[in-house]
Amino acid sequence: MTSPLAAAPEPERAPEQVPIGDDPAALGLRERKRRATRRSIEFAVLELTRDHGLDQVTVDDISRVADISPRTFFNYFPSKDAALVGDSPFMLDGASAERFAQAKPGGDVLADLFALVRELSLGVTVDLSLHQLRLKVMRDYPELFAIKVVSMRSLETVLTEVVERRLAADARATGAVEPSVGAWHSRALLIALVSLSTMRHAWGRWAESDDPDSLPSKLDESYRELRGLL
Amino acid sequence: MTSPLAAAPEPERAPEQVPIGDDPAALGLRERKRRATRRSIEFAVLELTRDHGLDQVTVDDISRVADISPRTFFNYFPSKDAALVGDSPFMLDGASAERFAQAKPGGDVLADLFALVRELSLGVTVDLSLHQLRLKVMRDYPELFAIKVVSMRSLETVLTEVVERRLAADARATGAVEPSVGAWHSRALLIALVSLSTMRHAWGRWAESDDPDSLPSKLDESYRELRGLL
DNA sequence: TCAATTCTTGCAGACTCTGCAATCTCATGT
DNA sequence: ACATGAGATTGCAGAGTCTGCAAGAATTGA
Repeated sequence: MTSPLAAAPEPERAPEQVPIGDDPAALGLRERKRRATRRSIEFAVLELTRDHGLDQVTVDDISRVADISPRTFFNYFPSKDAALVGDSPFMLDGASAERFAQAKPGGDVLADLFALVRELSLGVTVDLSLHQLRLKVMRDYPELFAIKVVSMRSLETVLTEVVERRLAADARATGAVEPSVGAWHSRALLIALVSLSTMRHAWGRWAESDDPDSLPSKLDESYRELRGLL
Repeated sequence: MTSPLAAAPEPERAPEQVPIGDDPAALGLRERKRRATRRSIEFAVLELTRDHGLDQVTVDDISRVADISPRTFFNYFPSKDAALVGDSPFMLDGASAERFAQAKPGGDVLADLFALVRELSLGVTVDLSLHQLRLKVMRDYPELFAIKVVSMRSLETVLTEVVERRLAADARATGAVEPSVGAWHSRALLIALVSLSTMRHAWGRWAESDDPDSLPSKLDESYRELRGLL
């Protein structure tokens, strides 16, 4: 990268929509600035990628456009890729996880897990114009998709763990003794992986289509389709 | 990395087992050297990682141990990670794919796809001592796992595409018209993803256990477990 | 043995990312 | 309002990855 990529103006960035009923200045100035900077970096990297191509964009360019020092970039994101793909839209919170793990035995584990995941996706607040831009870029560069998947890998571990606990609780309750301990783990892993596939499927269809259909509804569709498969 | 990590001797590298009935010197000298170099690099990076830790290993170290120049390293692998995780054990070959895509309509697509994947895994010739070492290292550094997954991402595209063709052929044959074209794609993607989950599951269990049980048999187990789930 | 092809290597250079220390900005209590 | 501390930004130096290029070495096939 030698071209300086002039510190361009920023046209199409819609002002961030603040969720209704969300305290506007409840957060201190510090926090507000932080968020603004983060957003600005995310826009910068996406706009540059869209306009100049993925491998033409350097951290220096991004910093120039986002109006921060290159060093500061790395205070916000651990890598260039991280800024490109953003946070995972699925974050497991402890309470729901606990509820799932200790649900009454005998239920359909896959269905319950799915409900859990669906719940997660409800909590997502997307910055619309940022999200649109990100989807556009990801459509242009499918390899980013893989990075996104990696960023969701931690979820695999978490889900497996929670499913395993659920299976153990179930077995303890019904008194049915599974063949071996390893069998639970194997089962839990498979269940987690299948769920992740479904999330991945829903996410993919969400990303592909431009309709603003919410992620949860895509998830429902995917789940139905999964059930139809089997 | 400043420490030179002495160009150590190589103890535990078992000589590569040549599959029976495989011409020993049917390949020219050139090709044989190339393979030896590749193998030597793979061993080097794995041994160094095992002995000194993942982020302590540099390309310079690897090259020193493998006895090549750092520049040559990149003639063999596009990145350090690539050398670490090795090739994907699943490579789709055109002929089997074609057979699958044009199988007689009405069959169980998921089952057929699974058989296809199973077939792929049969073709894998593993260099045993290299494989053992790699599994050990991957167990120590689960993040490598994610990289491995990424390296299999291309398979997702290929599988989806082939499933889509199969679904199209099926529909054409039975005359049943699906609601929309997009529906096929969605369905194909889901099927591919679920299959990949199963492969991933089988692979994970293969990697976790030390038993030399072949990958195909693990695949069978995983498939059975999947069916039991639904 | 000659010539074509394919590999290896060194070198220069762009780029990513980290630790450190100086400096600056926001938050908080008095 | 002001002092003080916690948190952020920045520049700099340095290690490490990876690429293009061109010269030189090895293998192949005739």
